[in-house]
Amino acid sequence: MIDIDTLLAWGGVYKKVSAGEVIFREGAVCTFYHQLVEGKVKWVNINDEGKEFIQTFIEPGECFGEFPLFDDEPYAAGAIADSDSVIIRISKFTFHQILKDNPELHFEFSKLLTQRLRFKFLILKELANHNPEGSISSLLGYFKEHKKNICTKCNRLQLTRQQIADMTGLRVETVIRTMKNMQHKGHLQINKGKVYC
Amino acid sequence: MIDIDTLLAWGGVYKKVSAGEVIFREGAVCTFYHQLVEGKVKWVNINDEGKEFIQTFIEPGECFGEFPLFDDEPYAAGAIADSDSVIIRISKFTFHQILKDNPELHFEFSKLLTQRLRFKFLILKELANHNPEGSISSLLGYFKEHKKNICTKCNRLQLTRQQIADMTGLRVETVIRTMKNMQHKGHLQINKGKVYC
DNA sequence: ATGAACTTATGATTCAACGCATAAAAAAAA
DNA sequence: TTTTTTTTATGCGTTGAATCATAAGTTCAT
Repeated sequence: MIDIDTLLAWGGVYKKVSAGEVIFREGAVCTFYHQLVEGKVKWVNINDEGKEFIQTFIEPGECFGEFPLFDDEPYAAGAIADSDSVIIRISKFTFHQILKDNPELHFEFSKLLTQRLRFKFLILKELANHNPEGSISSLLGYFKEHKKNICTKCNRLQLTRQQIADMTGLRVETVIRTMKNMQHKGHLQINKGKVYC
Repeated sequence: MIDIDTLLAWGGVYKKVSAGEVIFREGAVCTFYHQLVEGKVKWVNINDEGKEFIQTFIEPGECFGEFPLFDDEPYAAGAIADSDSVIIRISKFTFHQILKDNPELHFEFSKLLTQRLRFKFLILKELANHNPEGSISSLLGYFKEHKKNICTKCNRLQLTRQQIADMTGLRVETVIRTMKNMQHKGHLQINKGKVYC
């Protein structure tokens, strides 16, 4: 989101996290702006039974956990490194200064927030519709459109069925069965368990 | 969101809409910033079978349909007047000018977007959890917290069971039965069909 | 190459929300 | 007031995703 040189110039600090490591927890208070430099981070809620709901995967260059920077409420979801990752952080105060100094960057930031809202609108209307195939199609369609977790060269999906389940509130078995069904309808290709869309 | 005097000073134009009237449709291209002055507006998606999913109710003072102002994509959901309403509109260009002229207002706008994202995160994690009582509780809890559609004096819920169903992807019958059950547990009061929470 | 861990695959059963029907109560309109 | 419409209420059969069990295929570390 914000370019790394700018973040470093304003005192940004790198931090390495290992796969599985918790970066921050749902409900915690926030004092930093976080941006992913390298790796993959998931933004998740965990329910009473320990089941994860993945709100979004974060890719390099994207920020995460930004709500509290604006409204001073606790984190709405936790962040966990999905693979070994590098993040860069600046203080909340500095973040506000950067936005003040760069109106165009602030505009880009608003654009990012609306894009995230758009994704939520999309997924929410699909989940409310209780149609596994619709939910999965919309998710894959969105990811393809935004080149997220889909190989740009070979169209291979970089997500496991479990991860799709965790983003749609479905069970792995349901995702596996539904995607097999989508293959029969010609909506996607599966080769040795790998999905191409 | 933006105060009315400012909107009028920048050439804002009032528009009256009757209950049930479509203000804009999902997928349409957008050229205006919309703000509700009086009445109630719902922001909805309608699925293949004609079933509505209500993303949010808009209350006086709030803006709606703002995504395209930032990312130039079509509307993610349509807007329908839920009761006779008055809205005020300014052009996209003017909206951008106002934000440029008022950095603090822009900050407030970002805050609004994050609050909307927060609500989406909350509802999404509940819907993914497939627990009607959880979904309804979270929705009512959020509304109570933000004094939306709940009478501040008597705590009476201003939503029908059908509207709750349309915001949670549940069926009316399920909402009625679940809320009856919540009453038995003492989580809310029902008197002559009216809910107090 | 081998074993461990993870991911995909598939069948059988269960259960809770759906979907339909029908009616009573409340609110709005005439 | 009476009539009409909307909302709440409840019973019951159906359905489809969850759940459980089990196994085969894939990936990864040693």
